Amino acid sequence: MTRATHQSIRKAIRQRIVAGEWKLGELIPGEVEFAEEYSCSRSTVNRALQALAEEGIVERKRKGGTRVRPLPMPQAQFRIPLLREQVEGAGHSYQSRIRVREERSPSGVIRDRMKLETGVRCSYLETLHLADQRPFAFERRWVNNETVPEFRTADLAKLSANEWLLMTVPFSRGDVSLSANAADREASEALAVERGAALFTMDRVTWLQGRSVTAVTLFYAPGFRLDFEI
Amino acid sequence: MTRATHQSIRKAIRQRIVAGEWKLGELIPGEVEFAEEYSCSRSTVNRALQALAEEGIVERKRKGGTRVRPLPMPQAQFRIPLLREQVEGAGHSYQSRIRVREERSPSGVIRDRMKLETGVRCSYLETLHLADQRPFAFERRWVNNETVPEFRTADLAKLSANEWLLMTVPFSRGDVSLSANAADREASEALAVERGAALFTMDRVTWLQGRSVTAVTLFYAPGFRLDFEI
DNA sequence: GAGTGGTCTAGACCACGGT
DNA sequence: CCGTGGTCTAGACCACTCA
Repeated sequence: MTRATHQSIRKAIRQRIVAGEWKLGELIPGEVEFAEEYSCSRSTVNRALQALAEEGIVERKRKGGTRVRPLPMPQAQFRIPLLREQVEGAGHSYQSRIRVREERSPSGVIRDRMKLETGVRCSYLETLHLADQRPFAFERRWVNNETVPEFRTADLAKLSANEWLLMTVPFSRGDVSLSANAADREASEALAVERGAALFTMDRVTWLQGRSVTAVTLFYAPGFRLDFEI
Repeated sequence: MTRATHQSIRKAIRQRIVAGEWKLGELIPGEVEFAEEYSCSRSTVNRALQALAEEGIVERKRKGGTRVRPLPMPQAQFRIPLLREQVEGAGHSYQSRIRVREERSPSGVIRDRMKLETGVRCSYLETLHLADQRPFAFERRWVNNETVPEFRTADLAKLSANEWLLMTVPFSRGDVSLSANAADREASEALAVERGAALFTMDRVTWLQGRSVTAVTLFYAPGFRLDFEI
């Protein structure tokens, strides 16, 4: 047999837990015990068990030992795909059309979401994203000109606003909110659907060190699904 | 100053990357170099950098070194909350009412999603979930009686079907799909909304070692939002 | 107080993948 | 080839927390 790695031990223990070797909430062996069983050092077991804790499979407490999570918490990890990748990944050609690009003072709701002072001006964009020439998503976006002043003169011909921001302000954190909304007049026109149609909606606000970067609302055309695994 | 831990180093390097110290795709120092800089051992830096790789901030290759991700991939990790927790977490009282519970042969679509043979019988449930006596979500669920035969006689008075399954078949994997749908007749009646109202919808199929456990469709009442961070 | 996990270290060897 | 990351080890010390 090949030498035990922290990954193989992690898998093995995970399998034993899933198979029900220990009940929910039950104490499982300690690091030293596992180390003997798998003939490896305690550090190796430690890594494996820490990983299982991050996965949400076990809980660990000093002195309390390691136990199977009493209440499993299904958790998902997934990428928020770029529209371009979503479209091209499905084998279609991607295009986008900017319908509005101007400077505006955002409404109170948006000011609130972006934590802006009154009177701050933002770039405002409305963009229609197309898959094989057909409407795929309709986007309303506000960009904080104080956080990203270069955006005003950004060339959005090759890169979409989202892509431009990803390159310029990478790894920013964000708050995302998914919901379902009835199509309003503009969205229904842009997407060529009836008013009131059920649209999958993603709202996102991203932050760079406490300052808002952009607030975007994305209405997906009917039929869109966001898939992932848990 | 206190001794450098892998967590503090991870934070520090992440901060330097976010601040733009290196360009997208650029090579960052190697483990030994960081180890000298932070006066710690290489293992400690290794742990920090591996964590940043899992976060999606850097890419690592043997001999190639570690570089900032060329294209940041925004990724989210979130718990799929239990309905009870969603409701009680918002300060409301949770109740559920089972409207239908019977055995049925699922339709072709469901058979397909659950990878069932023709003629297999399943438990079928329709449940209304309430927050402060008001409709919160409407659930249609199929349970594979071959994978979980005990479900037929499960007491669902105290535990919801979802909770019962979580306890009985913990840590199973699942495919989730989010979408927006117009309320059909049953959903609109159950949730007391107009037909055609936009409903946030979660479809989920869970698996235990290659066999389907349950397929569930959850229609949330209007106004529901699924929030998380990236 | 004692047992458990959390972490660091120094050294070692291996595996991959550019040169 | 040889530099980089990937991993293991043995030992050590600390921090938490339960009894």
